[in-house]
Amino acid sequence: MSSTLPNKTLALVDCDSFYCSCERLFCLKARKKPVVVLSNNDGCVVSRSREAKELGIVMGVPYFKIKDLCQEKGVMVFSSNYPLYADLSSRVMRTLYHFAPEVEVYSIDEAFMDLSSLPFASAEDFAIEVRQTLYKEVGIPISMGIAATKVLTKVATKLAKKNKRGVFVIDEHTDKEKLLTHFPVEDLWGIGHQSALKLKILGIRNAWQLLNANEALIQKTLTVVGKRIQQELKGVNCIELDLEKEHKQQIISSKSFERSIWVRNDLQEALANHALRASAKLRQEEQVCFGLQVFIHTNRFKESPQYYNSATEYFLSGTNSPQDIIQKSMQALERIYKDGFEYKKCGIMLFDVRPHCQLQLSLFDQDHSERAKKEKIAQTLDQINQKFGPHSISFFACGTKTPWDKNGSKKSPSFTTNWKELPKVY
DNA sequence: TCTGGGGTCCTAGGACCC
DNA sequence: TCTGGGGTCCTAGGACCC
Repeated sequence: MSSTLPNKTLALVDCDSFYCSCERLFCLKARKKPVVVLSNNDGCVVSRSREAKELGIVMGVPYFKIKDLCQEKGVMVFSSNYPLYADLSSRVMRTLYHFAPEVEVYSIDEAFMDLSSLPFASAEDFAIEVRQTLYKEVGIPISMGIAATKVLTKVATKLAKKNKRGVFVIDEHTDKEKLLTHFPVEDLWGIGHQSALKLKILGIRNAWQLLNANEALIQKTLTVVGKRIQQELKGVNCIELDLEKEHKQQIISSKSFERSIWVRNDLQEALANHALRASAKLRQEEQVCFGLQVFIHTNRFKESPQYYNSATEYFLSGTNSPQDIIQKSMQALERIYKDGFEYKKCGIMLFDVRPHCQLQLSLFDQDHSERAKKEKIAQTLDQINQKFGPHSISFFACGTKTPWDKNGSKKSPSFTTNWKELPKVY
């Protein structure tokens, strides 16, 4: 935490309805219609075009609840196509680096930029240029907020989404009192449902009231997290730009099942697939892990008996071997599995993740030839799957049928990342 | 019938040590 | 038998984000 650098100028670039915008890029028909994109299992709405928002479709609503509305209003519905979004995201981010050297890629559709040292005359003109360039070169519309701190750029970006230019600047000429008095405290970045409730008890309902509240009281109520938000509202930088994202600290693979699982063997196979997938992510990042956690649970939306449990296993030395990770995950599952429940979801989390080069062998480590053999197997597995497509080769534990698995049925082709699915031009 | 998945950061409290 | 206080490290769980 630091407040040593006053007068910073930061920007937040936020892609508008990102997943929907990606779909529209390759589907002309979708440009003229309301669009929604669904979550992994076609479960919930995770992205909505402006027209879809206007129809009253809210973020996170289960698809089955709005299916009729979509048909009635001609809403185009897509399953999520993550490779497409990831590719377009990296194009957006690459373009941003042309405008400023200091860019923090915050999420798939957002980036912070440090504009402090840039020689532009008008922040607003700069933002408009970035916006036009992105639209021309990548085809993705964005909104941009410019202010002194991250929290204020988040506020500015929300306001930018509401005006026509898609740009909003908060600077020394801004009437902050007027602006923040109309900004509900629960809309602030970092203030979720629980924190908003606590603040309401204190009579704090808008951002201006939070800015002016007693600092000690805010820290006591919302810990240092709340204190930082308060300082940032005042224009004091407390949340630094993270320019070089450290390596990942954990890797998760989990998914709900299409149909409930009653049988132990099905759960084992589903989990083994997650273990395999997580280990592949680990190798892709050139990392190893020292532990894993397995979790299973029933459907919380049903009235049937509920069960949730998790179990942790550790490795004596770091590993990214699919065999090691599958084996330990099966051991963990054995410790928590109970018969007679209707399971809906399982998953695995790899933790204590470190770069492969930092690998230190344990005194009790399996001998080197064993380790080398496992590395060879993993390498071969990755090569084959890269060449012939995912799941070309797997482990016996992962099974061959995957009746519990569900794939989006409304998925668009991987236009930009798979040669076989390039868009056709007539 | 159908309700996402993948992350980070912070804190309280227990274990352990001196 | 009486029975301290301070420090560190680790972990589970909460809260939040996109």
